[in-house]
Parts: sequence; structure tokens; C-alpha cells
Amino acid sequence: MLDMAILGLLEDRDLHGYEIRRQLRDNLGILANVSFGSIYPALTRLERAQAVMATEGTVDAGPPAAAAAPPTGSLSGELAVLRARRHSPSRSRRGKKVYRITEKGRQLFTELLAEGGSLDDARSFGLRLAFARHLAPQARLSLLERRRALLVQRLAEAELANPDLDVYARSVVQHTADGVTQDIGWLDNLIALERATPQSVSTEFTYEGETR
Amino acid sequence: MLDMAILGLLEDRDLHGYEIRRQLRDNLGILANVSFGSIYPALTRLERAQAVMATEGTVDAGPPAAAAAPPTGSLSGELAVLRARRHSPSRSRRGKKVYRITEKGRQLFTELLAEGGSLDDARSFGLRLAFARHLAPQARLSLLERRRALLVQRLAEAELANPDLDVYARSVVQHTADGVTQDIGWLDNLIALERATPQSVSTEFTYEGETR
DNA sequence: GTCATCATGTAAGCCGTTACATGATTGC
DNA sequence: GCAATCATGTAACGGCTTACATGATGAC
Repeated sequence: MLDMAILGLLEDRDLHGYEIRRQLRDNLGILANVSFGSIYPALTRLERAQAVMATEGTVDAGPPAAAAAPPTGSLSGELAVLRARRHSPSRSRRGKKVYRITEKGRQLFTELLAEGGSLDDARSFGLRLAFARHLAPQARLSLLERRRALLVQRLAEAELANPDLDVYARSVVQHTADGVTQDIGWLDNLIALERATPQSVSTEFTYEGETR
Repeated sequence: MLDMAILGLLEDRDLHGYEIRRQLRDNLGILANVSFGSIYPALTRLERAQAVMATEGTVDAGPPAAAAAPPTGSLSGELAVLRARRHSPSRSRRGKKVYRITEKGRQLFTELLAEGGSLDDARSFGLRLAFARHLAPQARLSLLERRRALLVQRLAEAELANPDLDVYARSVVQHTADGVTQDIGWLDNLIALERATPQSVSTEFTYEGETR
């Protein structure tokens, strides 16, 4: 899950570990509180797998992915880059390792987004949906529908089998069920929206040559 | 978290691992899908800590906690006991280890319920609330209020800092925030209910001599 | 007599955490 | 020059999962 999040952020622009954590905390609410103890090992792992490469921020001072990225990229990100460059323009700080996603990484990302991670977990699904603009419209729809089916099933099961619980337990079960019901409604809206917009709802897709 | 759930179930009646899993799956929706690979080691651990004891279901065929338990106990549980006894009334199946909570276990449970586990995690909180009838009214109120405070804070933070995300990410963030808002409303109701019922909302409390 | 279900357990591994250790940069 | 923040990493451990191994009981 973390791998997916990291790759997703790197799709937009080059980043270093510290900044990745910040974006995870501030931009997406999901995965707030990921610790450095997770992020750095994850980056090392991804680098070994050649999904990302460290670009030390040294010699090739030319604007990296940031400038090449579509205007979809967030302002805050660009500011972050500027902030990082304000001082010592050519040589950045000592240990600061700026990571860039590779072609292989992009492949891996798309893969993780479409198949990786469970639909079962709200966090995992939320994360995937948050990056859904990188998905083909059809894959996006599929993601939404599979999640919906799962929630419907879960709701049905919940209705079958909860007997005589006390006030508190019952309240928890009921509130959970209500939450699921709402989630389904939300998904219905999103699905309808997808269907209503056959193409071009995404300014992002059809980049990368992955038009397929 | 699992420890708490197990102890909570055992407060009501003696159970063996397999049955514990079933109740976790069917009664509470939370913690559905806990696997045996978690439950059995947990029971072993709790037994080593003398929080529970295995009562093999052999000699003392006298009705255990089930009969001694308050009428709050669920019917389904009693049926389960009957079901387990239908055949070979005195000697139960071979390996079947029926666990009973000890005094030490009850202490541990109350402790876990009041302080253990994070308020941060919806599952952890939900589980604790589901067992809230075992808590003193004041501890119960405190649990609800602390959770509420945390959610309010989280909502405030979320409002501050999410800039120009794309449609999907924004939808996720928004829906998450909506969920938190609803949770707060739910907690408000529960808190009001607690306040409105100074005593005796719980048929369970004032057992155990923990009136305090 | 065989299959589904009940029942217990172990081992390996994943994915994350906390705590610790280290050091550079910047603001004051 | 000192504190706060930025920045990277390691080590130990926690809690849960999957997969595997084993066997009893009951239904048919």
C-alpha cells in the first residue's frame, strides 16, 4: 500500500522521503501518520526493484518531472520544489535524496492500482481511488463496481446475523452498517458520474502513451 | 485488540477458540475475518498470563459462567453451549479446549477497555464501545468524549490543508471528512444519552464488585 | 466409508510501528 | 551559537495474515 502511495506521488513530481511523508499527511488524509521507519525502507526497496531512482539533485539541475508534468500537478508541490531550491541552487543539501519514478515504476504503479491491494480495506480502496485518474476509464469503473459489490454483500451479511446485543454493541453495529450504506451511495454517485462522462473526465489519462 | 475482544466474549460465557472466532465474525462486525492463526496464539498467550484458564470441559460438568452470568447474556451463546453438549454430555471432544476468564483476566479486561488500545483507530474504538457496558458510567463517558475530541481535531486539520487535488482525490478526502462528521454526530447522541441516564442504563455494571 | 464441518495448532512472512542514532540548515 | 526543523537511516518488535499439518465427529 505504501509502495503504491509513494509511486503515485512520484508520478507527479520528484520528491525526497521527508516531503513524501508530508504530502501523505497533508494532501491525502489516508495514510496520515506513516512513519519514516516505513518510508525510507520502502524507498530503498523500490530503488532496488528499479521502480525509482535517486537523483541526488546534483548535476542535472534541469527541471525534472515537475516541469514535464501536466498542469494537473498541484501548486503546493511546485512550491515545495521551489522551496527546496531556494538556497544553494546547484548543490542541494547533503544527504537529501530526491527520487524519480522510472518507466518500470510507472508500470508497477498501474499494476498495483488495478490489481494490487485488497478491496476489503477502506484505506486501501481510498488510496487507490485517490489515484484513479491514472487509471483507464474502464479500470476505474471496474474498481468502483467491485468495491460496491463487496460493500453490498457485507451489508447483506450484517443484516442476517446479529441477535440480541446490548445497547452499546448494537449501536456500534448499527452505525457501522449505516456507514456502509452511505459508502454505497457515494459509490453510486461516482459510478453514475463515470458513466455520464464517457471520455475526458480525466485531464491526466492519455498521457504516458498508456492509452491502450 | 484481539486480547480485549477475547476477554470480552469470555466475560459472558466460557468458549473455545473456534466459537470465539464465530462470535467475532457474526456478532460484532468489527474484527470479522480474524484468523485462527491469530486466535489460538492469543489464547495461549492469555493462558500463560493467567488471564484465562482452559477448562477442558471434562469433570466439573456443572454449568460454568453461562448459568452464573446475568440475563444480559445472549441467547445465541446459550444455544452454542447446548449445541456443544448435545452429544457425549460428560466428556467433550478430544482437543476441544474451553476457556474461562479468571479474576486476573477480568482485571486485565477492564484495564484494556479503559486505557489500552488507541482512540485513533476506528476498529479499536468500536470494539471498546461494543463492550462499554462493562465500563463504569464515568469511564464510558470519558471514552466517548476522548474519541469525539480526537475526531473534531482531525476534522479541523483536514479542513486546513488540502489544496488543489483532482476530482478523485478530492472526492475521497471529502467523503472521509463527511464520515468523520457523521461519527461526531453519532457520538454526540451517545454522549447525550449517557448524560440523560445518570444510573442504571447498564444492567451489567455493579456486578463484579467493581462498583467503585 | 467418505465428505463436510468442527477443532487446534505451527511457521513464515508482511507490513507496519516505536525508539534510537545521526547530522545539515536556517532563523534568531 | 543554539534551537527548531529538515533529513536520513537502523533495529527491534508487534500483530496480524496465509499456508500448512493434523485430527475428531457427524451425516449420509
